[in-house]
Amino acid sequence: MTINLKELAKLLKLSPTTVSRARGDYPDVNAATRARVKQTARLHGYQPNPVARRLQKGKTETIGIVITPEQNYFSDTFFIDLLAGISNQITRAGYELILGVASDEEHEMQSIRRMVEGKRVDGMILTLIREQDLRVSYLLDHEFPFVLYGRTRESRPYAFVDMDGKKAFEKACIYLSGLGHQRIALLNGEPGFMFPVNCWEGYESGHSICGLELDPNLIRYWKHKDLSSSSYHWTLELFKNENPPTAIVFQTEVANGILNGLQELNLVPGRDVALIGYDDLEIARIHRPPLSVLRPFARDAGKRVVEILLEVIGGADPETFQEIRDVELVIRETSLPPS
Amino acid sequence: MTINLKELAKLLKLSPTTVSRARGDYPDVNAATRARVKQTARLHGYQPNPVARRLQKGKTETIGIVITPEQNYFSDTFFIDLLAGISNQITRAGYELILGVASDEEHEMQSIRRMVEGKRVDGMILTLIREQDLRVSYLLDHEFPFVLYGRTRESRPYAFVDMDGKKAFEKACIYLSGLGHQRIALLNGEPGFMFPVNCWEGYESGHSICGLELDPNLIRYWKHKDLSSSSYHWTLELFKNENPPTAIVFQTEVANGILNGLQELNLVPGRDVALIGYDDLEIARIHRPPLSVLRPFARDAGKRVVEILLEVIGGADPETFQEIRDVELVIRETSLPPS
DNA sequence: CCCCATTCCCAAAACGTTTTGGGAAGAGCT
DNA sequence: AGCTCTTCCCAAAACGTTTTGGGAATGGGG
Repeated sequence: MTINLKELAKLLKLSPTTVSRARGDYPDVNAATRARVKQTARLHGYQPNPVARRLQKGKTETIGIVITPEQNYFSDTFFIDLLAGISNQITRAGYELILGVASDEEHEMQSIRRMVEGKRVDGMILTLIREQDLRVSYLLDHEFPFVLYGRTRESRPYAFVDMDGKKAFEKACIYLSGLGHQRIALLNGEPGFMFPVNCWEGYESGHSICGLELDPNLIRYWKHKDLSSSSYHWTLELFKNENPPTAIVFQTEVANGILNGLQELNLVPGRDVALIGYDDLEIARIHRPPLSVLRPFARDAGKRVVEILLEVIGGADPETFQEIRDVELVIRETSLPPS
Repeated sequence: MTINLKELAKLLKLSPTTVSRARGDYPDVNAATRARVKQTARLHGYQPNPVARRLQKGKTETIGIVITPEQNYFSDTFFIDLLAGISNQITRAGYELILGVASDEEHEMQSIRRMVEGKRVDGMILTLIREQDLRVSYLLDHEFPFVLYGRTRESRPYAFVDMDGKKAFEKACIYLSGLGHQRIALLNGEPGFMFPVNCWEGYESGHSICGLELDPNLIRYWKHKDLSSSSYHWTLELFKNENPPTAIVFQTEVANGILNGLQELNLVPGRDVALIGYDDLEIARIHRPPLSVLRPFARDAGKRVVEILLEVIGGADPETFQEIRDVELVIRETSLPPS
């Protein structure tokens, strides 16, 4: 039912070559012919068969992404927002986004290998980056185009878009210290991932800048697998300290666990304990009192990741695409001086 | 770097034809040759170029799905679990899953049209089904293979996998009525979608079975857009009634809003108000007290959806694939008799 | 020895594009 | 008129598979 290039050419009494070149805006086709071609193409709803084009062009016009559900990445909208940006930009470029869902690290690599070695994609987007990331070294080894949303420990250059988690937690600590807080707890993300490392660095440098002492008892790590319960648990734990914190900095993903913990302890957020979360998720805005947060400038991050990936696929040097984005401290009602 | 069929054939001193047919287990190739072909293919890591195969076969070996973030579909794991099942089964079949992310209904149709009319997929999977669903009528009009996760109002036959939302809410009402509850509120999903319709039907039929009266004041609808705040708001509203409910049935997605509302009102879940949510989400298990829920048998739903879609793509009659799955009532601590 | 099956393999076509490498017609210049 | 340069178009090749339609040996039966 849908029309062919050959059929369209026959209709126009032209060769397929000319039709193709007319549609491609080649200069060696008469302007009038070009217009005529385009018009009848539109009229018949002609769209070149993408599979045929891909074969001829030697490109899949497809990019891949693999997500892992157990990492609880979907607990709020930030990832789906990223995905939306990615998807839109990919569509705009006439490309396709193929999705892999892997249950663990091993299946994740399996899925990536299938895409890469099976010639199913031209490039990959990676998220939730680990400190030592197999995926990154694999793709570098294979000289396969990719862009990270995040960073990792890797000496070879690669392209990435990341938020300045370090600066963010530094800001939070400096602000809290300025209010008079001396004992600031860090409820950090799961070890092994890169983001918690940046958080810790900011936490540490913030403390050092303000001349605050670091107390290992105030630093805890939750688990992706049971993010709510582990953060709840560690919140209770923090206050078993003989010298409990007066403030907590954390990733807003675990706000629920923390707030439940505080409630259990009859501590009022803001009044009894200052809270600053990283990421301006819905819960931070709708909670009473609303939570002060660190808000990364992530608006068009997905779009940007794709732009960069297409450049890299086109042969650009990945090293020239390394973007670290600012994070803004949004003061709401949980960042008051200690009582 | 990766090897070709032609190159592999040359290596084997065979024709490409024979190599292809050997790999395809055709009977007209000698068993010994077949083994030899397969072995050297494995040795050289040969994988047929999927794009070339697709062109020749006239199939994209790809299926599409479009998600819409604003509908807050990612508020818990049930969708990502579905997606995982879908993705795994698709991979197993050697197919690809392409993802569209659309911000609203219009872009959703646009994305689907691109996939269908652009010959980018062989079939579609639809979720979050509406009462009058444009996507369904579009795909039926175009005689394009698809499977619904859910149902809609449509007289023409189509394939679907759905949970028995009606039976679920019926069960909940009957159980609550058995405990002595007379005033059961329904905090239902956004009108326009099909699922709330089933919920309402079950709610209604449960009431009718138990001889309970329906009170329109006890029925409210939240919004996908601000699911937490609207459910919070309607919870407060419900108890402004001069004759407030002693129980609430709802979708567990909005448990947070409801629980916040009850806390605001100093009502203890379980003791002061019975709660039964649809879907056994994490929050239901980790909340104190844990919430009684309706648990749909959704385990391999994603897998099943793909199996069915592949059958339909293969030419099977969609009407023969209409599955409605049972829902189990899981009694925890929020379904006690009224105080 | 001839004929017919059977077994095993292959050349060529096909899928629908885009790109390559011209080539014909006309215009402009000497 | 002869030459070169544009302008505009096209035939054929190529992308990497799978499928079509045989065809050459081999073996067994008569």
